[in-house]
Amino acid sequence: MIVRTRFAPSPTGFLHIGGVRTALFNWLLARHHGGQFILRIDDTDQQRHVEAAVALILDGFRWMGMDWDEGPEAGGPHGPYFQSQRADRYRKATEALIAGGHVYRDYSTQEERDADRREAEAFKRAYRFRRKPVSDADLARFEAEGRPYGLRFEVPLGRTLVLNDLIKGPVEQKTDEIGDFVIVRPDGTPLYNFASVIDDADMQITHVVRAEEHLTNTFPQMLIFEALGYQLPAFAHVPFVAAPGSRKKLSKRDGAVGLDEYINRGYLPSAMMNYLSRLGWSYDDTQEIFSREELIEKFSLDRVNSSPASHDPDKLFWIQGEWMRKLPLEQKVDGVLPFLKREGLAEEPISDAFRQRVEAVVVALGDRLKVFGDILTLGRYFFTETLTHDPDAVKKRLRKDGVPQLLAELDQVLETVEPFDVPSLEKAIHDYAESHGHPMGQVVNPLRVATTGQGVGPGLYDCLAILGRASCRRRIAETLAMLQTS
RNA sequence: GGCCCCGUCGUCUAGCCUGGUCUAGGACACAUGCCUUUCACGCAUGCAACACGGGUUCGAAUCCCGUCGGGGUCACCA
Repeated sequence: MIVRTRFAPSPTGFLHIGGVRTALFNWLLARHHGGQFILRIDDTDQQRHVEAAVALILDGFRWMGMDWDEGPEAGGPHGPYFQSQRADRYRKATEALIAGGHVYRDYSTQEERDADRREAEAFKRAYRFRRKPVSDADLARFEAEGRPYGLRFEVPLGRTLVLNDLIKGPVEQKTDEIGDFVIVRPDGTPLYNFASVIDDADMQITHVVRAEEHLTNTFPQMLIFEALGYQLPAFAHVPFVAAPGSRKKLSKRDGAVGLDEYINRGYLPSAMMNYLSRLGWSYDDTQEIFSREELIEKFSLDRVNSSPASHDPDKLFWIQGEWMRKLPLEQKVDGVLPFLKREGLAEEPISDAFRQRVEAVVVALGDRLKVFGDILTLGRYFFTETLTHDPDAVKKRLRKDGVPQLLAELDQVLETVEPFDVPSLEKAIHDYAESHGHPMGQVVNPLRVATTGQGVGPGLYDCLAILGRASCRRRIAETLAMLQTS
């Protein structure tokens, strides 16, 4: 049997990382078994801007490196892959259910149902719709009136359904607990529980891996599969993702929950995939870092936790650091460039010299560069001559007796050092400190703040060399002036 | 409220199915120290959990029951 999994997002214009994780588990399962991963768009709601929202989803998947075998753009033999274009299929399935006597026309009104619901609530009972006897006369009248009706599935009573969930284990549900549910609205459009079954059957999905909020939905769906004589796929319900430091479901109010936010900060797809895979899944008691290939090889549903996991931005950040460290220099430069461009800090078009400068900065930054966006916070001063002094650093390193004189003397050192490179700078500044009896920290730190404006950063000699002689001296002069006037 | 799912360090988790090897292991975060021109890295150390209560058993994180807590569902939403 070929494993076929799917992810069926609604085009809401937002890719929740919890959803991305669910998609990842589906993708991983398919790839692990050499099967297929299908993308299907649940757009029965027919909102506007569907196209843009779909594009956002596809971009997110492409960024993550989760390729789909069938779906939008890819096509496939079981299409269309947009629910809005599958009305035909739903109608045929509806006819089959009618022929089989599994559904009935429900002429109830919104008011009647609301009243029943309120009554159930008042008696603290679950609200369950059941078929009410309708006299032939009434039925004839309704039909004559052309009164609108929904189509309801008549749930067979007295049975116990058993779902062997691949994550949750065996789960039982008595059919008496399930109310007759609507599968088609009066306007002919299908509801999720129905459309989803038809789609999964048509597309020959073998494993339905989805959010646990659908666990109870599964029982009505099983009834539809059965009524239509379709083979039941395997189900796996993935626990929800909780907010950081909590057991409550992660929502948009809990900070960064959209995939795009992480993309915009310069996170790596490899890191995001690694992180998301470990959120609710583990391979053994020690391994934290997994490559995409390794995940495909090692992923299995039986090691997915049955309890919720909470989103941990700190851990994501750490994993990101691990992957960033492994990234080849060239790719780091490529990753950083868009951020520089966005802020107008890059030459356009990019010259070889500029690229070399960026490369030098990235090398100097080393492990300090965790996400690509860090280039803007940690390396800004390499790309602008507008010096911004950090007040704390100025107070700590520059507001000291003797500092102006020290900087003036260091300026002399920088004027003459030849060549202006790391070894020479290191030797010259070392010699200066030694000959004047200054501890290195008292020389290096003021000079760092004077030339970069910051108290922290890469090794000082690297900074000076990248900046170049003229820039360093200009900045020292500027700092000296600043110290005098304020 | 009925029904269903879930409950190990702050967080991700191992262990649970197949009770003893668990004075509960690893990782992130945090704290301290070392390294060091700052920061980051690295290294070392530390802090920290079986939700609670019963039961079964020679023995329970592991099995059973209950309580509490969290989540889902009970839509002509998905």
